[in-house]
Amino acid sequence: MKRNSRLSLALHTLSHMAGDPGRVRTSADIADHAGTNPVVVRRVLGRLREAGLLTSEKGHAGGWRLARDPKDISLADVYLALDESLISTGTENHTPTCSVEHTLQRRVLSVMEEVEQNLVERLSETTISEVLAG
Amino acid sequence: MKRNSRLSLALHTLSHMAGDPGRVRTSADIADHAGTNPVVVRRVLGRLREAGLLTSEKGHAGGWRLARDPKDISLADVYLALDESLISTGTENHTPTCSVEHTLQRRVLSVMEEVEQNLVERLSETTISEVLAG
DNA sequence: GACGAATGCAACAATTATTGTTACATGTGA
DNA sequence: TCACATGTAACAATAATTGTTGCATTCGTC
Repeated sequence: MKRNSRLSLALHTLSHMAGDPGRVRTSADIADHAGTNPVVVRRVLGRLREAGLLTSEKGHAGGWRLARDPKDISLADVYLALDESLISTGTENHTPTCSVEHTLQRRVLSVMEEVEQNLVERLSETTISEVLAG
Repeated sequence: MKRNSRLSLALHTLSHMAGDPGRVRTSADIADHAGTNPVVVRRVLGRLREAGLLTSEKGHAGGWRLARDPKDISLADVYLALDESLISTGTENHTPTCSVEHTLQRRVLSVMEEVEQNLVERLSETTISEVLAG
């Protein structure tokens, strides 16, 4: 797998689950479908559980299940659960010497934050069940 | 410097240039301000030149200059010039075995492309001179 | 209660992407 | 011709992500 596959993995898994809610899936099953490793799956889905999108159960008949109706899970929920920050401009450690540079940094950052916020708003307009439905 | 600093470097440089258009700056000067390397600067600004945002001149009094009025340079211009694709979901090579997975991949991809397009539209609403003005 | 099967988690290895660096060719004006 | 700039390729260094192993824990079942 490549980079930034967390979001991809999360979306695919959630969409897949939305097709048959209530069914329990193990990390191993999901990993097989996604072509990756069970531990990686647990890593990513763990975030979604913390955000209340999934539940997991240990033990014999354990595994992962949707915590909500897929109609109530937006792409923004997933995005935020993963702490993604696609617009990040690198938060460089270079402390500027001249003050022009300093205010400039703040302005660029502020614009990017605004754009990111806009992105989240856009993501909140689409739900998992809509992705599934096409 | 950290990751995804290309966009940051480009925006800072363009904004800085917009404060005094017409002035020629060398890669070394820009690199000093940005806390990076002249070659890195040429790498990034080269993209902006290809996109028609900057011009560069070799030789004795050479260097970099804005190719347009900063009022006519949008953030989308910069973003697209750098071939950024922040929304990329990793374009995994995992060819799905089941057809459900296959159509799902296409749908997720399609949604993400739509979101990316939306992002670009949003970026096109802000210009470099607006960033400079705050 | 022991056992099998699942998650949870930590630590480490491997891979990949980005950035930094060096070296040199090329162009340009004085 | 020389100093100074970009252009570019090749390589090194760094950082981030992903993959892997190992083990503790929890839960159902025999």
